[in-house]
Amino acid sequence: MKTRRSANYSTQQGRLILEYLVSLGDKHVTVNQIVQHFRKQKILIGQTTIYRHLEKLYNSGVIRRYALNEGSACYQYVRDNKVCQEHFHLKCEICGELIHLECDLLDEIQKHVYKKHSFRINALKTVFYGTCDRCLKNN
Amino acid sequence: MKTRRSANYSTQQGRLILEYLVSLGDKHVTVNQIVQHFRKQKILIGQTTIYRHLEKLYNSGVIRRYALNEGSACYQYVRDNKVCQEHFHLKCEICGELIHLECDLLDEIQKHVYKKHSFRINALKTVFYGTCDRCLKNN
DNA sequence: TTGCGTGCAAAGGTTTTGCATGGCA
DNA sequence: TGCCATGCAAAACCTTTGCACGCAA
Repeated sequence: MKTRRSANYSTQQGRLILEYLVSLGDKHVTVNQIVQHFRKQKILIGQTTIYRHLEKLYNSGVIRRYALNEGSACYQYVRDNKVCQEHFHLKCEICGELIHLECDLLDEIQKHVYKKHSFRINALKTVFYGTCDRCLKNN
Repeated sequence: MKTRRSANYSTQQGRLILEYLVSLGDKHVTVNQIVQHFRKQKILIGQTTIYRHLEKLYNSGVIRRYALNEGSACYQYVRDNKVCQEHFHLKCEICGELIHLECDLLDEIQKHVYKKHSFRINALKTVFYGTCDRCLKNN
């Protein structure tokens, strides 16, 4: 019985892409931003290749994927398989800014909703929509 | 000084679209499903028109929009214009069920995030993703 | 009569697929 | 040497825009 599929060769493109994602730390990038990044560096990596590597990395849990309400998906390296499970994101509906929310209250929310409502929240995929500080002031 | 934009005429297309969304209750649909629905009924409504109505309904809070991880957006009617302002929604990533979460915790969350993080959460547009009771047990 | 609403076609943007070639094991 | 990986181009999707005509107010 073969384990089948995906020998997963180590290639320069694959290494560079992962390296770049790691270097970004907590930041999210879109496919297009990755393309631009390598274009600036004069490193040629086809966008198809980028899509395919992101797909693999995503499936194996190395990176996370967010579906923003408009436009394209965002990817982010998983620094430490545990840490990032525990924060949410706020997205401003006006300026579009994405804010990382590190806060103990959210732990409580997750526990509460699990215990009282039998629902296990996936913090990675959950995004709070609303209005950010700056936009509140400007209105 | 004009209030400008959008007289919001009442048109047959607009009525039919809203009526259809209402008839679906809690269920959500994609734009494509709406197009198909009217096509089957031999009712001609251009997809552009559907997009424009959904946009308006979404902006005025009459319907909710979800960004699914793959593919296109989903829309759902907000059953009761007041009630749903005051609670969050949980959406199961596995079976797709949408759960209305009535819980005092919500108030706390909103207040906390506003006071400590200067962000005003829009409960209407915020959806918690995760796994529901039933699907937890089945796995 | 005014100007928003509608449909069609085309454009825009993101992601996927087909195929010949290149490169890792 | 056998296959997977890569790049390019094209296709496939989803959504938005431009424009002429229709229709509600």
